[in-house]
Amino acid sequence: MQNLLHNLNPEQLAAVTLPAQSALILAGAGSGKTRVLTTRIAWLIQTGQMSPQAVLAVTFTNKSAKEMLSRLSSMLPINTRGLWIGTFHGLCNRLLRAHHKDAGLPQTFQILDSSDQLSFIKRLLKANNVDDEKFPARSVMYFINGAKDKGLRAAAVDAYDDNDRKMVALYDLYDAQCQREGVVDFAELLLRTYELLSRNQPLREHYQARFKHILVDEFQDTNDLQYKWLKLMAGNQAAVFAVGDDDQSIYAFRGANVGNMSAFEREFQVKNLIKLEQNYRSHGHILDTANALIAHNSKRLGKNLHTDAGHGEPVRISESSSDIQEAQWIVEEAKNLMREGSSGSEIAILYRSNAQSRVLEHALFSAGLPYRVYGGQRYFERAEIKHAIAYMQLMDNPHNDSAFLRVVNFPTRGIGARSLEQLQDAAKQYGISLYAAVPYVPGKAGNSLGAFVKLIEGARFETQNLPLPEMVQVVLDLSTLLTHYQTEKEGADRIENLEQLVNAATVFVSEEGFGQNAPALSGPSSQAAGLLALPGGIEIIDADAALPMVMSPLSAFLSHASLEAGDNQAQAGQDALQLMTVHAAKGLEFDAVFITGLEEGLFPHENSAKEESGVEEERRLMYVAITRARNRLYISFSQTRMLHGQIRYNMRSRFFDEMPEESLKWLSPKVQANWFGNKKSAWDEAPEAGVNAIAQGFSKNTGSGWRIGQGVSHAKFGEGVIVNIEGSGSNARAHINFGQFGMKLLDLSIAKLDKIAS
DNA sequence: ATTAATGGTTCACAT
DNA sequence: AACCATTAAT
Repeated sequence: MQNLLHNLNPEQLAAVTLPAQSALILAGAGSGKTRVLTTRIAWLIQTGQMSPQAVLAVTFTNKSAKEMLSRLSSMLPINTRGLWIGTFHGLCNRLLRAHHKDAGLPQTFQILDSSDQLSFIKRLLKANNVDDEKFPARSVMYFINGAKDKGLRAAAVDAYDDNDRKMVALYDLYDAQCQREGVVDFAELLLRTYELLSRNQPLREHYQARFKHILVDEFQDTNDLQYKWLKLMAGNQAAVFAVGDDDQSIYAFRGANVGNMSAFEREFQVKNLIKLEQNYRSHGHILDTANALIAHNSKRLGKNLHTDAGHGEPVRISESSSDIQEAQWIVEEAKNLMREGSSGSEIAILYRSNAQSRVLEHALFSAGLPYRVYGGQRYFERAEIKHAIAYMQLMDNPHNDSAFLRVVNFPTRGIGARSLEQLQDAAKQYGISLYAAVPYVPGKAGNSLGAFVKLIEGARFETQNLPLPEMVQVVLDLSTLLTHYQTEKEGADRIENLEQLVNAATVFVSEEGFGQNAPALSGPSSQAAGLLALPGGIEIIDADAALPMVMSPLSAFLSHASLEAGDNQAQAGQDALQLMTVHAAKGLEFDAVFITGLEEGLFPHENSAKEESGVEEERRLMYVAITRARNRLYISFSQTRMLHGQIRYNMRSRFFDEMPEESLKWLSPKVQANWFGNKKSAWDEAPEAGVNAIAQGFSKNTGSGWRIGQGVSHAKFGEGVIVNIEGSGSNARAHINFGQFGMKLLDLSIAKLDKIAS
């Protein structure tokens, strides 16, 4: 006990030992937030104030849920498997499996990840002859998810014009189709659980009585639905312990609402608001930089981080002439760090968008530096894995039409567009799934389709008593996926990935506790699942925390594949540089951090520039990036960058003007505003900005010194870069990127432009 | 029915 | 530059 609270600072101690009332903890970056959360749970249990069953702890990522569990198990001698600690989505999945009947779902319902959802919608639009010019699948998806994130069904959405009304109608169609196929998307997991508990009083009261303490991590990232979900779970009794940092709210794009923090304070009558402002992570210059930057945001709850650590190293800034050169510079600096004794896994390379990783990976690979990419294309998103999963999905739930279409003719078995058309007509006519419609297709097409159905049925029969890993192996063989990729030229990697799937299944079985005597799910074992007798003779089978209680190993594994896309399978444990987006880096820390691509249009991203709130979110994102670093921070930008196969010319990010000069060290000469003259700029000295660049238009100039890539200054629009020139001589007009002012087309003989460097 | 070729689109972030 | 979807050729 003394040990538990040992080494906490006064604010942390106060937070951990608060009475059982709702509380809001404003925890700055690096202030020991996870420590406070886990110690709070351990303290409540150890002092006997609550039993382990009474805790519900919610996080956003599987990573942080795992982190909490492992820290807890080192603090307490209890089996953490029984604890309700997980992501919103993971917990909802469990609840829905256990109460699938009440929720109106098949026990084997399957979860659509975002790419599944998109193709599902494309199929839906096609089947209903919707003009996909007017209603692109992406915007339909955005509309549906946006509504669900607010907790709204189609009937509850306000539509003000024809376009909206059509969207609402599509939303309704979409939900109906999901229901027919037995599939749910991410947002549906939450919405369905919310509806289940609001409708079902005994169930609601059961869980409300059970969870005396609800703890929420990253509270600033909750959306409206998640907030309502928490209110429902809490009822009138639970103490909600919310930990968050408004300065790190970076998920508005998927519905997060920072306003939930003040709403929580008001609606839960929070008397205990504690600020954790002591930073234990970063050196002074790094923290000063972060503080100065975030001070440019207007809407803040107010909080300033301080540290006892010294100033440390200044923040190093580097300018490059191309993205390739930027990557080269990072390789060199990383090598230096490692030569000085840094471990590669303590060095992170961060970027705004996944597309940037390619160039970095290329440079690292050529230099022979081991690296690991997080996010991007993940293991379970690879085509061959999706195929294998689709076979298993069909075995578990044959009405999943997406899975059916994915593999009905892969590997090819003579089922073409024509046969499928017949099948789809039959399915529509009888209102049934494609799988169920197969018997209604006559002739040759019907025969090949029938053979496919037999294949699935056979696989299900042969694997019904096998442990999961062996089941996967059999599916790989029977589906002929392995033999198919053996005959393909570049199939070696794919075969390796497929064989990894058997491994993944083995690991999953041992981690999630699906031992050889896992319940066979011929009906949940009432003893294992904790049968509860409630007054009035109602029995509730509690969705106890461990997965084996509520679903079969196969269903669980398929959920896992959707919910936990699987970090890139790169060998964990290897000492590799860490590559990821800034979003993916939230919650992590490293000795050294590189933040790349600090350019107008990229960071802040151009799509965010339209509204001030967008730029403020980008600034918070940069704040998150900076505060990941303990000792060393590098920030880089480049004059040119390849995008969509074309060279783009960008100006350096406005964020440089918002960071304190005294904490920065410019490695390449800083280009002054309106600087021009005889001294050559880095640009002039760097013709290697590519042979490509020259080929693609550098030769295009007007003969008067204007050329693509030339930096210019304009009285009204400020600084910009010429990105294209049309015409010549006195007719020459230039497309100029003025960053904040956007793209302008100016007549070179009329507009008053000055040349500047970069 | 399957493959090769073409052309339009996209890369912002993610449970 | 890479990806997908549709079209043309086998």
